[in-house]
Amino acid sequence: MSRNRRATLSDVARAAGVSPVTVSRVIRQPGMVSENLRQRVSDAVAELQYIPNHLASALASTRTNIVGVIVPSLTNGVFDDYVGAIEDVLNPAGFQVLVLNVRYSEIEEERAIQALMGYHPEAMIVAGVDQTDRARQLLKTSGVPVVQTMDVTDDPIDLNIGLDHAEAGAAAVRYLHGLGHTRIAHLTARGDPRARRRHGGYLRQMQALGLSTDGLVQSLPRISDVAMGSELFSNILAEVPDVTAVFTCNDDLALGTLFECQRRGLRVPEDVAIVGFNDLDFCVASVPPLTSVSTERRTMGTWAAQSILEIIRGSGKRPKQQSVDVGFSIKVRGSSDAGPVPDRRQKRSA
Amino acid sequence: MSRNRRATLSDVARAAGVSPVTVSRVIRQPGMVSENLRQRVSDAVAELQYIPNHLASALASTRTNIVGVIVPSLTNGVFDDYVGAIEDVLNPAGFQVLVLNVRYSEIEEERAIQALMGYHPEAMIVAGVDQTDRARQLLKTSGVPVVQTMDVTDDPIDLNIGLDHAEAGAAAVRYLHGLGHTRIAHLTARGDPRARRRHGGYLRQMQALGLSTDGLVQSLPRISDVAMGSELFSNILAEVPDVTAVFTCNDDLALGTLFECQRRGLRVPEDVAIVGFNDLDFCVASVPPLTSVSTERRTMGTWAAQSILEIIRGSGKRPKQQSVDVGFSIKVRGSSDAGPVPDRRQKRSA
DNA sequence: ATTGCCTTTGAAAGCGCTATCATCAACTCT
DNA sequence: AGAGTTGATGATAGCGCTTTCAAAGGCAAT
Repeated sequence: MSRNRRATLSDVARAAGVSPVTVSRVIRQPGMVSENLRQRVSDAVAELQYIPNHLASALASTRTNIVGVIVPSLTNGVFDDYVGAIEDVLNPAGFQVLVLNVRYSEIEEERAIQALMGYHPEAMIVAGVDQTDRARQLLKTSGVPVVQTMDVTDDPIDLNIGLDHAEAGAAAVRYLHGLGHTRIAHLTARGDPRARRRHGGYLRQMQALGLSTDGLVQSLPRISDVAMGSELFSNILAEVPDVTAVFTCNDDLALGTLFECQRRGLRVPEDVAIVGFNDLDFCVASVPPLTSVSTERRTMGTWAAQSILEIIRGSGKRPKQQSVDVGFSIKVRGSSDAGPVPDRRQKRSA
Repeated sequence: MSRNRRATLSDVARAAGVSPVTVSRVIRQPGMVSENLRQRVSDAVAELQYIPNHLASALASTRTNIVGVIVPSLTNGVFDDYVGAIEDVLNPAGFQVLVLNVRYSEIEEERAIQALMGYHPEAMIVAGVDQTDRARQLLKTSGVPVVQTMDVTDDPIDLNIGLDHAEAGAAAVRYLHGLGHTRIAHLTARGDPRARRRHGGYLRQMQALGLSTDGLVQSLPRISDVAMGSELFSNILAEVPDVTAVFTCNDDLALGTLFECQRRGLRVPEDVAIVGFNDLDFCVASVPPLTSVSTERRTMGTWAAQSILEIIRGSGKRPKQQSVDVGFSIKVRGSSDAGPVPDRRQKRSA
């Protein structure tokens, strides 16, 4: 736990008997240094346990190799693939991805963007298209490439890849309606703007189909979890006992609904059909497996990262496409579609 | 998307007609500047949209206000509360928490530590006690406070708070044995070291009780998910059809086991008792709710962050306690203990 | 030999900020 | 009234690195 100051470039240079520039070159562009010196410097680096001071290096070179990523949440499985995809592209290219979680708060998002700007990232990736005016302003004036993901907009800050959540919500309703359902409930939690848009799509589509939504929408102003799904669905049942289908704003609520059905002896999908959103891993595993609207999270992350690389590498050239709608797909499973009846009550195998 | 370079301290100073130092003071210690100038400078800051260059500021002051946090995963709900707790303490104190996810890889962890060191964090918080030698070395020579969390060790790098996972595994076994179970299975995934330790505790305790573990342990070398729980439990059933209890290394596998039981018509807990690990939110919501070993994740995060603050603020003084074992508790629920039989088959409420 | 052109190394300047010390005015106290 | 004190501002140096640009040596071509 030595509190002696850490070795600097100059320390290494002194130890190796060369000038500081040479040490810098050994680290950044080893090809420029003769075999002989390169070895001597490397030894000194190892011996002194030298780690370049990124702050100084970035300040001097005006290249930080940082890409800032803002996510609204880390809780809900949704942003793992996404962030993972971004890192898989950017890390090998020599960039450090700095992820800040803003917990679904616009104020925190603004703060986070400002904080990140202080580190002079070479690009920014933000989730959603609903930044505050000030946040938009910060991003725009930053002068670096900005990618908005997860949602689509007519007025992107810069680049944009996502999907139309209103359309996805509407599609879920159409799907259930196509199955013959008319009393279709919607459960939603303290929504991020995208969940609200899905809700809007649900409402619009229900109306377009001439279906009533009275008593069929339940929400609570906190971050969702599985138990909330049970609670919200219970509320629905209290108001509309003969509800036959539920579309939830995410898979946690869908799973909670499924559990509530199990608890009450309601058969899924025969008595109640369930459609979730996000298609998290547990959807395939539950009994019955959950139908869910699947989104291209990895695709969005990868595209965002690659576009950024192109721009930075291509010295400012913009990619041909500024905006991409990656769409969505409904993964139909047993929670909405009984299908060719499998023998569900199979007994202990052995 | 102006590519003009961003405003600097000097730009602001020029605009406000003061010296650069004064601008710096308005930002860092406004009390030192007269009302009059303070206002003029603030206006200039706003007009030029000045954001301090953190790199330059940190370099000059040798205070980065950064605390580095290494987590092995963001996927599994486990690290949210933990990171959240750390941020809740450190952000208000003016620190930026930099979280790096190393995806359960020792090599990535080493890289991440090295990368973070380049930013000269004022403290480091790492999950687990199983860093590579080089990683330990890096952390030790960094000269900053280091907290190892989530696990306990006799040989901490610096500070340490966690729990004894072997003991937790053993306790789960003792609990199930106390319920009368003797054929107790264990499911585990590509383990982080803590999962392996829980496994070790399971084995040791089974042996101590004189119970066989033949065919009762199943694992797969990938990151776990709910479906894997179903798969592993199926494997157990194939080998030991009359298994009566399952202890899993995490809640995902527990939930997968529960689903597999539902699929096969096995009653939980009458036919199969299930005990998970971590006590994630869905444990209370499932049918039946899942018994799980609960860990003090928020406590660990809070303690780590507060200890760091004490050390930094207290100019190097170490807290009285260097090592803390926060223990664990078994949250007993319906998946292991039928309890006073509730009417599970309640019909549709209305 | 002389010119020219690489290749390898180093000297100097400066990235944007803060720490330190100096300056100067305004004020208190004896 | 003179010395000492306080408070507000600025000049200067330097954090650790990279980016020029210059220097020095080696070599081939004239």
